[in-house]
Amino acid sequence: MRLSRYFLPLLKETPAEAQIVSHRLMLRAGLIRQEAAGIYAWLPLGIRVLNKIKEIVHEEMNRAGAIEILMPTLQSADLWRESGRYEAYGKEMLRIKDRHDRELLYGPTNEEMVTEIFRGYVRSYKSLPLNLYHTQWKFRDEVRPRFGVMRGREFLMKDAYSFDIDKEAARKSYNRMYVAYLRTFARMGLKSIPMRAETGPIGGDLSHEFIVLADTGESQVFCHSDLLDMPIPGEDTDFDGDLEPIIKSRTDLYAATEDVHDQDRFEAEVPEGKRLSARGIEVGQVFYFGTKYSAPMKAVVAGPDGKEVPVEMGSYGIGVSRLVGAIIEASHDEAGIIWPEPVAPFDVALINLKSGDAATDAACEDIYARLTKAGVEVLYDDTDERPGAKFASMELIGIPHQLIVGPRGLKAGVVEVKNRATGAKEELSMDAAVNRFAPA
RNA sequence: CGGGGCGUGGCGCAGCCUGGUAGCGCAUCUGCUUUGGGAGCAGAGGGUCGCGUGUUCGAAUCACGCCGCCCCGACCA
Repeated sequence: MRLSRYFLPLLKETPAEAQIVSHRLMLRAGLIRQEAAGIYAWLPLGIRVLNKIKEIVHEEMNRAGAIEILMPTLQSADLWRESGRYEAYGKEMLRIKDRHDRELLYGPTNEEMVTEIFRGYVRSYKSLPLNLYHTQWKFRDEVRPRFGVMRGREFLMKDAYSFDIDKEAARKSYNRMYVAYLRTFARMGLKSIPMRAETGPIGGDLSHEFIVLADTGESQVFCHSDLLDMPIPGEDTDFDGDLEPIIKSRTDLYAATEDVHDQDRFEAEVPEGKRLSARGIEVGQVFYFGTKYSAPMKAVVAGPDGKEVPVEMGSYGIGVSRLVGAIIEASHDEAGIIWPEPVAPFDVALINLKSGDAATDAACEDIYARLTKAGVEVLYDDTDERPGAKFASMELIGIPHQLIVGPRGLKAGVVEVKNRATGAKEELSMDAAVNRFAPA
């Protein structure tokens, strides 16, 4: 992409309304624009990041055996009356009427709808286990939206729903999502820690929140510090196999959000030097809720004995739009964002230090063409801004690698490659620089 | 929903207390010079001062109402 033809509205000054660093940087780097309280438009750079995050989430969902669908944003109020949640849900639910005065709502979640879909087709235990997921915009009319996309009213969420014949099978489905989440967040460069969370009226130990540590996090969390450095299950993980050892290696160590924190247990189970008390951002949650929806909504399947039983369900959410903010909270410096490579909006920033200089232009065009042809995503700054302004902009938007080309270097036969995260600079020949990102 | 604050060119702000023809920085446009870490000079364009009502000879400024947004708290992915 040529910057001169792109739409990248950067802000030199910090908008007054943004308090936390991720919100400030998202506005300054031209990722989002606020349209109303807690409602944002995604600008070109922002949507690229959002899509990359979504893609990683989907890859890991698919790997774990979940199947993508897409449910609508608007739902019928009658559906929610079946579960009793239409009345139970408070003012957070945005309620709408259509031209015929039919009651609708903008979905804050999709348990009812996915249960309705399931019961319309599935009759036998032989069709199980089943896990359906989608990524869709949700709306929760928060009293007080804040922190940009970290706590918006409209937000993009991946939610998966598992269906099983009994609790034992449901636990296996739960484990698959748990492991998939470990992989998902790690792939984005995040250290996530699963923590015990409120389970609601169902009880049991089958609910975890996945927390990313950050000073600006909204929850106070407590855990064993060894959880920060646990190995991430590999790509070759057998999701049909026994995942219990992976789960157990983590659940054996204390980890809880403040809702369920027990200070006495914390001190008893965790050696003093390993006690970690910090702020955290919740980026995902896994939850087993049994027949909470299937029973009232009559989503039943026949078991091997021919008897119909309500299906056992769980739900598994990931805050996709929130993750953009969470990643920035975890990865930035004074100059701006530092994108982990897998979610970066572009792979390489090509900086032409002197647009208009024939040799420099030609070198840049050549590099741009070769990298683009090799499938490398390049943002080429071909504008006639001054070098200082170009450097500052690229630091702000945080593309992982900068390829800097100027007349001075070209005379010596070199271009410069700079790593955004470390600041390390290398001088390479043009060919070597191209090969760095697009090995022949 | 309780408490606090703010709405003035695209962005950041001053002006308001003490009413009298709306200003600064950045950005934008034109020209010239400049070009390896947010350039200089000269010129130009751009504002229903959030909306409404009232007070006044006169309102960005005073009063009342409304709307929007932000912050603290309670609540949530």
